[in-house]
Amino acid sequence: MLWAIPGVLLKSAPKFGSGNLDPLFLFRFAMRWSQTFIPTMKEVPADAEVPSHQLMLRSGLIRQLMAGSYTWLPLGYRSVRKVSEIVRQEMDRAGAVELFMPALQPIELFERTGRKDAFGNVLFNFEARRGDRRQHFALGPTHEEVITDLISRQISTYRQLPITLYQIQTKFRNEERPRFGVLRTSEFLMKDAYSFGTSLEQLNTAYDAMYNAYCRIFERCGLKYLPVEAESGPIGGDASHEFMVPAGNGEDFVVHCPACSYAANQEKAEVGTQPCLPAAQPDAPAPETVDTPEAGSIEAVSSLLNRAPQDFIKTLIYVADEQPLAVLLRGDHSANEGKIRRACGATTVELADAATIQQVTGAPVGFAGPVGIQCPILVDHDAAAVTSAVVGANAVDQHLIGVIPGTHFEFTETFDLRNAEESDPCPRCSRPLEIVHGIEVGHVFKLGTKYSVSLDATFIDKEEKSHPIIMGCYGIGVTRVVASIVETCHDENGIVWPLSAAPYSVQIIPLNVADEEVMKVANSVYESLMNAGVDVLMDDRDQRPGFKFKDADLIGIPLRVTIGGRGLKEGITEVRWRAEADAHRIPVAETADFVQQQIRDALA
RNA sequence: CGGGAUGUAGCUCAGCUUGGUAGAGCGCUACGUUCGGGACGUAGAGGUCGCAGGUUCAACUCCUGUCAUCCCGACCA
Repeated sequence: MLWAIPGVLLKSAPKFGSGNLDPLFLFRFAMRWSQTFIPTMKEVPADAEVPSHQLMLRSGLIRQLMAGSYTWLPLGYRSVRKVSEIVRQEMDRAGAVELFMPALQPIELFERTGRKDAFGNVLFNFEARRGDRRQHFALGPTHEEVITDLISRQISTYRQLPITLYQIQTKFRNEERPRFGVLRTSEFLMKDAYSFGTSLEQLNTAYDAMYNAYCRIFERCGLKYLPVEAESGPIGGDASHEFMVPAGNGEDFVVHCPACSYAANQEKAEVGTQPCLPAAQPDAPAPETVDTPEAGSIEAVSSLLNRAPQDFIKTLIYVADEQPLAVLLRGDHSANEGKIRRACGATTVELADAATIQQVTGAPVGFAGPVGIQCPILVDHDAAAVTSAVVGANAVDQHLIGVIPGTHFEFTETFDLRNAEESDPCPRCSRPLEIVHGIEVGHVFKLGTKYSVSLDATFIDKEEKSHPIIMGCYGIGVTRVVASIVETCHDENGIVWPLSAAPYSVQIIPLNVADEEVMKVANSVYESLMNAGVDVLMDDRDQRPGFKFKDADLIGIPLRVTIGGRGLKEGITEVRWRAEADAHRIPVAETADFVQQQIRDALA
């Protein structure tokens, strides 16, 4: 016999009453609606825009305290705990070990790794008085510093490695702009894991174990997800994947090839265009100068000259490690600063200010061009392929037309410098790429030695030589996973929870609480399921049937058991999956067993 | 941090242009009738109109400032 505990299967039924001393039974499985707190709303709150935010408010999962801070109400918190439990099980299965670290941290750790500055305003940090001193704290946005500090003190030899540790804990980030309800908040629940090893092989093994665990976690949560190649970003390192949930309201762009399943985020995604070095045409006529008064943008010049943006080469002036640099892109493309940074081998790249632009082009912003410019140029593959281009003339209110790359300005190499776009060729198979919106729910990276070096976390090998420990870090936004489920699993009537993450597995609806026979059957089914360890909610409110049906659809409990006088006359109850249109008509005496069998089949 | 919008009852909103006793629907309380897809009737409770100044005999309404929330953008290990 299997027993449904939130996300867990038990070998035997939990026992209740004074004899039950098992401290692991954290859940109270069963609940009567009249005794809990589920404030549903018929109307859509004015402040909520995206479906998950609207539905989570309406179904009584969350309430807002202020921008970016939400209370998890009883119903919502049950889902948070179910997802947490799935994460915990899969982390444990993958060999990771759970611990719990402080959210309150000394700022010095962030100073040592340089992340006080890297995070900037995103890091909550403040001083507090302790006796006659003032101490400076941070609220943990993540825990690389704390765990690496711990490991640096406790691990000294290769014999203690490898190890992967994780925790599930509240993280704090001062979001400049919290939005979309619980999808982007300044305080959120995250699972963060850190692997420590002596070699790249150990790192790769730990990384693969986490990657596979993530796939299992998101599958078990009933999410459609896409692992995508990602930049490792300011955290450093050389390899990472993001786990994205495709959703129209997702803030991230995923570049995806349906033909070969290449997937990457937009920062990372390569464009499959080939390098292009057009031969010089010595006989070609010189470019012609045209007046473009006050037209400094591609759109303005394009409509003025009646030429498509694809015929333009735009010249963006950057400052790369303090040196000016011109980047040439086709007019309809957008720059990718990460690619530019790698192409020129600089550590920092940012758009130049107006003074620098004036200096290298001799013109104000909006009229830069490659012909005669006073700085090095980097040319994108597609910019080089424009055969007769419109470019800025490096003179105010003037552009050049008929400019031929390789003839009117010279270069010896072309690069991939731009963001991939819909229909661009796939870098692997050259078929057209698609762009989908996604919600980032997980991220795995190979960190390397950034933190172990700056926090002095080393081990000695067999030859007693000291090396920095090689690290990986792996995050899952637990509360964001719950929001992503709601965002992607709903219909016009409300949430349609997957069984694994639903606040309750079963909802019993006695249609008339004043009817003794109805209540007798409802209580009997309720108690049978409760004793079987099924988490069941019974809507025992004295409300009309329509009212209860609407609320049931809204909160979206997967299995609904309807018990009414009409059915009882025929000796049946109705058992219906939220996701399905038709109800099973089940004899009263078999109802509890049938429900358990349905759950077992669904979990199998 | 730039741009835009909104703050009036628990929720969704009207009223403001043109200053003069604070409104509706839903929700809530009581009673009655209802009872298989958000019922109906009757009687109620509930608001310093975000806050602070100013103009005025008089401000929800006009002016100034401020705070909060939402949206777009920038930012986002």
